Amino acid sequence: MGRIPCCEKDNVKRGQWTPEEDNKLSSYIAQHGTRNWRLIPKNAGLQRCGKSCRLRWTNYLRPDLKHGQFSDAEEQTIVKLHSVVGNRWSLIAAQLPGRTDNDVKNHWNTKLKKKLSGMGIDPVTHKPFSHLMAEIATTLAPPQVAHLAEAALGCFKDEMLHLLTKKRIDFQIQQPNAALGNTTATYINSKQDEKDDTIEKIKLGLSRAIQEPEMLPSNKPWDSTGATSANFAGACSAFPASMTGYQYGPSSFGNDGDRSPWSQSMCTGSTCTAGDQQVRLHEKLEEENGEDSEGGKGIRNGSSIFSSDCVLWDLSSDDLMNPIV
DNA sequence: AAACTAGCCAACCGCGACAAG
DNA sequence: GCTTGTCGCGGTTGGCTAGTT
Repeated sequence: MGRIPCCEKDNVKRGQWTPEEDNKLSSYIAQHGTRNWRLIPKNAGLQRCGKSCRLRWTNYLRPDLKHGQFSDAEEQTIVKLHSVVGNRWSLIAAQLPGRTDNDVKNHWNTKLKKKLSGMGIDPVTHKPFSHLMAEIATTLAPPQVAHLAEAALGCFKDEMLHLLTKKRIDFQIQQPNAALGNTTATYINSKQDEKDDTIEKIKLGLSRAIQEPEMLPSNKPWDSTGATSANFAGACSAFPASMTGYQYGPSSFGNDGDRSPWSQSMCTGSTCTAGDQQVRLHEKLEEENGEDSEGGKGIRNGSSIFSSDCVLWDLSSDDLMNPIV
């Protein structure tokens, strides 16, 4: 037996709201408040579902809403909170005055996810892709690794290519003083060839990571408890090594170990269980802010998240692993 | 100029949580 | 404790617009 509909589909209008409808709804709510959404459309003279009215009000008509672009600070807040609570859009939006969960969700899906991917960071786990690859190599027995790695390559190929090709131009724009020489021209001219070549190089790197035992933790390669971040960085030398030290900060791409917020006991494995994280959100954020003041761990405030202090990769070179800093 | 594509965002859908009876 | 009604949330879709071919 299916769920009963929230309203009679035949009698309700759907789709875009007209200014007249907006006026009716706004003036009705201004007079009577938002009690009982089911009755609001009827009483306000609207041929809309109550649910639709609620959505229109909460996402658009509410007087306290901001409608402009997201600021850098807001974006940073979203990324930071998402790394802690995951897709809890309402929770994240609650920390951004004037923004709705729909706004935040849309902004994340259309902009921020790509930004992170472009930086080589998995937007789901907030870990560098290189870490995820290394985890695959260290948490499974070798025979399984080969199959999984192949599958993972398929999953991450686009992100890696994005990082290794397109975003390079973005970084240059943001970082006009970077000493890049003439590699950009080379890159543009042979973009397609290198794209194909890059896939092969990534495959090769994966194969090396899987096949060369010295890259893996020496005791039990598939024992994740023995796999430290340092192991990841080492095991993952097939990938940009300096990225394994990623964090959301100016020294994000330094080589000083794993300081990703994810690794600091918030989550285990590649997925996050957001249950008690939600409860501990404020506690965690405060903790991180405290650490920031010590100039070390945690997620950085300010404009650091999308700062351009990153490693660039010389695709014109034969060796994919040659970073241009 | 037309056709196509990608990005963006408002709106919808279905489910779970919760309160009232 | 169960049923019913309502609300809120997250995922998804559809349409508009701008950019590209």
